[in-house]
Amino acid sequence: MTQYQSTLLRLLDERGYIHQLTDAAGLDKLASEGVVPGYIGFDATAPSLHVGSLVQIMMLRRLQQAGHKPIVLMGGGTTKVGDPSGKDESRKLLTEQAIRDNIASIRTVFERFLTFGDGPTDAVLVDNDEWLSKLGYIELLRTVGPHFTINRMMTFDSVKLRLDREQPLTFLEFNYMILQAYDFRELSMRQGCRLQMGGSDQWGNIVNGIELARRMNGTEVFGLTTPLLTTADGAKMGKTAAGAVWLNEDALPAYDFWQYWRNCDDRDVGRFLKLFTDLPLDEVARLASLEGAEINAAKIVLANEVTRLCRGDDAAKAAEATASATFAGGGLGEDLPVYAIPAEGLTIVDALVGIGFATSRGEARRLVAGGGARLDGVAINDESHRIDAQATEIRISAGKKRHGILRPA
RNA sequence: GGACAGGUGGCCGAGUGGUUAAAGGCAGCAGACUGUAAAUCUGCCCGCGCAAGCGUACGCUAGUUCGAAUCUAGCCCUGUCCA
Repeated sequence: MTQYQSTLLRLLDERGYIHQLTDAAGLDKLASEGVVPGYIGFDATAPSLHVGSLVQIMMLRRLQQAGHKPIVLMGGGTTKVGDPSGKDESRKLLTEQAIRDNIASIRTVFERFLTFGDGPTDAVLVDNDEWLSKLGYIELLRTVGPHFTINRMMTFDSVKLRLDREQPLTFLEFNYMILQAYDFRELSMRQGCRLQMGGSDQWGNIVNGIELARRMNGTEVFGLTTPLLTTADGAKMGKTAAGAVWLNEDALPAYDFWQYWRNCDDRDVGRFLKLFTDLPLDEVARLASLEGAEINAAKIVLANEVTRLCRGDDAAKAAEATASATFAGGGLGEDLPVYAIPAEGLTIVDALVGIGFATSRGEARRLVAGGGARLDGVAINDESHRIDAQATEIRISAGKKRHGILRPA
């Protein structure tokens, strides 16, 4: 990599955030001269972002750490349109109220990663609905339309993907890139924003914004993308069997969040420590070089640090304590899911369903038949096995990793 | 509006009248081996039921048939080309 002068680019570079830059030298110069307001856009399609967005969130954090101003752009307006990037299917449209609620919920997570306020390097959160919803159609066509050619829009991956797969791309979605470009230009005027960051799939959209700002206002702005993050075995970040790994506490308990990181692939440890924690690089290097079973120590550090950032210190400590009691001690931890045994008792199958380890009785039965169900560490092979209400706390397990507590009602 | 091609389980994708709850692959779950890792091997993978079995399911609806994912009609949706 090149030698960057600015703290910002050095920081981003050495921690592995940089995939592409529109003008490395220009941005480097800008960032070493003063405060650069930079933004990343986020969807408001769900009440929580998930781990897949964590790189972008961390990048805003780095921006602030390097003395610049992070702008969180919530796509309240663009969510009404739907980004076709990476989707092979159109999204369902959300109501305005749902979008507003989502934004409020998502904001709580950003408040953990960024310092908000009115100061020059304090983070701000803006919603593009503010300006997008006020746009008149004819006005938009006249001001922005001339700067886009269909020829070029057709070459974008997000468009080509749909066309190649002979899947529908609606005009609504086709307009997404125009709106996103408009956002950049708008933020450059409102907030003096000079930089847009995003995942590598956003490159095209970002470049559009840069051009639009230049053509309409003569402003020079910059773009930076992160590499597409996958786990070592090629899966997208943040997806597990149980669903997405949500950042909001109410969407995913801290213990499960912690476990996600604790269970990461050996090969990912170093990369993740650099991207998702504030640990100094020499410490990261030390942890990542651990071999064999020792690397588990590094995974615990990773889990602790990420959980701490995202969920707070208490949540991280509780999750670690629970994990250590559950796995190392064979005991029980506070954070495990709990299910109350009714007075008349219940079967192992009902208990597995009740605590959420199986989604149907059939699945629970198969789990028992396959030898994956345990009570206090003892495999139960009889699916009609009954659990008494009189008993004290019982540890119930599905497989080696999912554990819970059965407690008399 | 017209011609043609399509719509199958989370995804991809076989299947053109019964033996099809639907091949195969991916993803997922469990077991073995390990280190709460990876790789590998084995089993499972619509719901209810201890079970025999029952109920749902191949875009929707109505038919033909003893019997349909498979045939017919209408409708809806998608793509390609034409207007």
